[in-house]
Amino acid sequence: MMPTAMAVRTDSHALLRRAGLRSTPQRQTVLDLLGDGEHRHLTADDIWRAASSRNPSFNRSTAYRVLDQLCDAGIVQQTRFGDSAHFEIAGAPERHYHLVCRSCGSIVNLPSDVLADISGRLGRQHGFTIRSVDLTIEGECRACRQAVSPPA
Amino acid sequence: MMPTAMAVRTDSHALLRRAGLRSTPQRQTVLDLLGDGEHRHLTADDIWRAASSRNPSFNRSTAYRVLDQLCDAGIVQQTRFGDSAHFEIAGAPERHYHLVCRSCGSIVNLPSDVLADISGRLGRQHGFTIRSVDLTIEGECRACRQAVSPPA
DNA sequence: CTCTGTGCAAAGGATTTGCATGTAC
DNA sequence: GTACATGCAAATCCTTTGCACAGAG
Repeated sequence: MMPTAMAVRTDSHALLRRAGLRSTPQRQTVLDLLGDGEHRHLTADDIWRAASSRNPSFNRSTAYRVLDQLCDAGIVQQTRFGDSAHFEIAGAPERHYHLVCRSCGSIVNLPSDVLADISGRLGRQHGFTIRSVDLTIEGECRACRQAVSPPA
Repeated sequence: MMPTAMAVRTDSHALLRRAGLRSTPQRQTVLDLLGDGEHRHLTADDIWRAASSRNPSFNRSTAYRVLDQLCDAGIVQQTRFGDSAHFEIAGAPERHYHLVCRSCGSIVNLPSDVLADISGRLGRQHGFTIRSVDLTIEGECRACRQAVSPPA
């Protein structure tokens, strides 16, 4: 009998407790939404809207607060694309980077190793203790490029 | 004779005309401010404040509009650090990147070649036409690190 | 029971917009 | 003279905050 739902809930719960955070339904919802399907990149507002549909009283400021806490706890990572911040589950021990299509907004995650030694070297070279590395490459994906300039 | 001031004005003027933009005092001011001293990173508000001191009626929305146009024209490049957008003259044929101190806000420009082939390879690999590459590394500079945790 | 989290409503800051006037070309 | 740029003021969008109540541990 349905171990899945239970498992998911338990996972979020354990994840939160391990990070020293109280396990509330709101926090679990945010984690569930971000963890849903592969690797999702959502804005605070996306998350709030999705959460609202599950629980109509879910407040927008709670979404912001929870995301902020999850970032502090290192469970979630935040990136700024274009106009607003996007959030996603902080993957592997290392962060990863983004390739963003300006037309359709599709996002490809890039493995963290592309910058592995470069960022370390730069930090050392300039006496910086590195806290975050953001690499965002914007452009147009193949599909959009073809849509804009179709084969004559 | 003071060729310098004239030269600067003429440069901004020519730059604008070449880009197909009308040469207005406001646009020239913005370009002058950004071009002043090496490579400066200013927020739209920084620019507005500086421009205001030259011409008190310089409007904040004009600063935003001008920056937007200059970015479209490729004369200026925009980067988002933390909460607000920063602008600077779009340098060399290639862009460059930033190392930002979270405590004091100091910014170190990194040479563009650090990512030279990496970004190209990633674009090809994913079928993307690259339009911009942003690499921002945040952390703490040596001075701030020592200020926070002084030698016991 | 105590401390923290949440809902609500209002504040805050950055950026954009509509419109009448001013100005580059 | 005409089309575009600017000043001004209000609007909008994203995000944060203060406070009273609800809920986790």
